[in-house]
Amino acid sequence: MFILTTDLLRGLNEQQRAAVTLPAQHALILAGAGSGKTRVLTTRIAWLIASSQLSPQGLLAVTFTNKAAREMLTRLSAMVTVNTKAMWVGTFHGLCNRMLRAHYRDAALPASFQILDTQDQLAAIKRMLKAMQVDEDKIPPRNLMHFINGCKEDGQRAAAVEAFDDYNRRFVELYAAYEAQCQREGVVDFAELLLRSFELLQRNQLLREHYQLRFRHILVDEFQDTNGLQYRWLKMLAGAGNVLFAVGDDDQSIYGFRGADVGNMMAFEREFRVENLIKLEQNYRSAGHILDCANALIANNHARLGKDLWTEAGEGEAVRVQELVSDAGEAQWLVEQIKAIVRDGDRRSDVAVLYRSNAQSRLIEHALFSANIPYRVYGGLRFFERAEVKHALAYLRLIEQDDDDGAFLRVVNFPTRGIGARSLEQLQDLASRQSISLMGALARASASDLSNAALTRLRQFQQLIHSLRQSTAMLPLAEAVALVIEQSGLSQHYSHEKEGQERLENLQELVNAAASFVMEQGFQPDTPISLVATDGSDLNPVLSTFMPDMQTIMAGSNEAALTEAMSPLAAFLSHASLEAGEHQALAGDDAVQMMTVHAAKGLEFQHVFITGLEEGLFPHENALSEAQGLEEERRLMYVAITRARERLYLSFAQTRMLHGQTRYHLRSRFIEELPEQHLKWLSPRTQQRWAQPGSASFGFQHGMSASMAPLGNDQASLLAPGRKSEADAMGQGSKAGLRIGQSVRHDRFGDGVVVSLEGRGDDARAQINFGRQGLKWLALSVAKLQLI
DNA sequence: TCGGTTCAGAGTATT
DNA sequence: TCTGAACCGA
Repeated sequence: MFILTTDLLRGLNEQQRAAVTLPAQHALILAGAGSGKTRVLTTRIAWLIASSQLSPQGLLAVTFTNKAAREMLTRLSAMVTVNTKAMWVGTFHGLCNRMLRAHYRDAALPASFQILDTQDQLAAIKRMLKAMQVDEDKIPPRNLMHFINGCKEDGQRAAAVEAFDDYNRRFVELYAAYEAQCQREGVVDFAELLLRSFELLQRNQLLREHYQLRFRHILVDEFQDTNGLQYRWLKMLAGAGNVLFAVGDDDQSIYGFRGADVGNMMAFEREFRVENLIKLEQNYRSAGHILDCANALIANNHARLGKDLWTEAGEGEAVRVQELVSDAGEAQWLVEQIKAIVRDGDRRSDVAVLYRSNAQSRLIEHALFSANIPYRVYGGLRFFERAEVKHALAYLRLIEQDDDDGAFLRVVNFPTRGIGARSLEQLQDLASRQSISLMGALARASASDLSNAALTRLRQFQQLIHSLRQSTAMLPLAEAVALVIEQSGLSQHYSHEKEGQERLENLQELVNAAASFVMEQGFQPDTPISLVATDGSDLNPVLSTFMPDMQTIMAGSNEAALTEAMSPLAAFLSHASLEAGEHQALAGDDAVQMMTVHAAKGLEFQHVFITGLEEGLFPHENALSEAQGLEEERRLMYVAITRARERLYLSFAQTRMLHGQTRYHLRSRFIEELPEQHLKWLSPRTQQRWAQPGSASFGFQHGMSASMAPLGNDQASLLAPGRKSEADAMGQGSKAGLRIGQSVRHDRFGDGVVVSLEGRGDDARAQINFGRQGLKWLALSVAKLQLI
């Protein structure tokens, strides 16, 4: 055992080793990009187990993505031989699901509660608004969803939310109605998984103590991404006696917009009186110039715990910077650079093209496609999000739980069975009058409620679900899925559809996914889908007499039985909701990798292109008006820079087509923040003078005389056809020497670019993008502009 | 029920 | 400019 543990430490640097071997005390590991974070996390677990400080069932390790959880388990099992089944390693949502399945009754949920993904949740909200006859224009479903999830992430039930005006009161009312609907249908959304689990522990002392006694060591990955509720959940489980080991990087916090709160890192340090703060600053990924750029950039942020990356690898190549005339030019330039990289012997898959927003990918794709360069775009629909897959899953959900109105409505008339909106409305009326589900209402419906024809068809659907349930009950999962696809009519439907071939293939893929799921979960391959291994014998007799409602401390004392306590079908449905699957992408053999900067987090590439480095785009203009928005954008840039191992390219364009308009942007301030000595300008570096911050107020400046440069003689030719007033303004503008795209200097706002012109005579105005100072309309008759 | 037209909106994303 | 959703007529 001793040899084993020292083996584990081999190759770790001093800080990594210190982190791995910390005594059983709370710790915060500040792990910089490329500093071996995952290695430390997994080695820490292996170390604790190998040195007998921790038994596998005492471990709780939490991540944000299934991918990270899988990676942790894979690497862990390569280090030590352990029973991974006994450990709780997974995502917050996955673990909460696990807990709620085990204690569904205590959590006031049906045994077969279903999980709503974001799509499902939005559909449920729309359905509710419709049923309540709420105008979607007054209450946009997305806003309501955002509101509800926000409340849940704050740990607040509708009853607890304070509303100070009528508008908010309405939201709270609808939140309450949504809660009721979910409860009635036996479904929970993602935020609900967290909140239910949290409330369960909070309310139920026995359960809380049980889990607190169990999880001696709690490890959290990407701690900077936790939201308020996740942090409280962790605190709850940590109790007074357990050890919380948090790994994160405040400089890589880029998910504030979805509720992540970097402040949790500081709160953790304070509230847990963390004495072990270890910084992992040695970087094993990027060359020196790249790291120095990253360090210099992020030093512009104020709210930081502080950290500087360094490397032994040497300075490497300078960071290349390229200015281009247009977005199309940028795409073309990319193509040429990538060709050169490939010519020099590197693989296309060693190249990543990063951008701030998805919309930017189209032009780049176009250019790569035209140049016959294979590429792969991350993003887009994922496997379990596809319509045909969701349809098949809806049938499976109805087999498992027929109160699920969302699933019911999704497939009651798909494939079409002549059940129209009218019949469904009547059925919904019936259901809401009695506060029961649609399937329940259907069971009670009589000829007085619906037309005979409609009732017959609905009954046939009911019968279909019933017979599917019967005929699949004893089948293994994959066969059951195949049967459902066949007998529901989905298969036939798509085989007649023009472009149904791909959908059929996806449905076949679903059958395969079911088969491999059964294998991975360790079910016997032929376990019938409905077989639940729960038997009362595991129940702790003391507890069950002591507290009859507390059914499943048993699951706690025999955790290995937990997944087995669910039927293969129930487990598969959870899996399908909790893991949307891989992003669809043509699995190009050797393809250039294209993705947003967000999607690139955690990845690394030999060559990285960061494109569209323009004010308004990156940093994104929307972010500038948000609290802390700029700092988050800067962290995003930091993440982007630190993806590169060897060579980093930065590019920006003078003009870009955005929302159907040609826009003129100044180059990103983030380029200005990089030290000159680490850069290599491929295009000449142009002067860019920034206005001093703090003079942003704008009004028409009366009494100021316009001092314009003399009129250029090529202006007329630049007049573009456009709206009449625009053309007039262009005429007026040309007299002043202005044209769209013209660079100008303003005393107060600094340097800018003319974006548009309008009005005539004394009313002629120019819209100018002053970058940091924003977009301004200036009256040409008063504004003091200088051409540059 | 399908197919076309119209209209608004256009940021990043995991579970 | 482009897309997706909503809507309307056959």
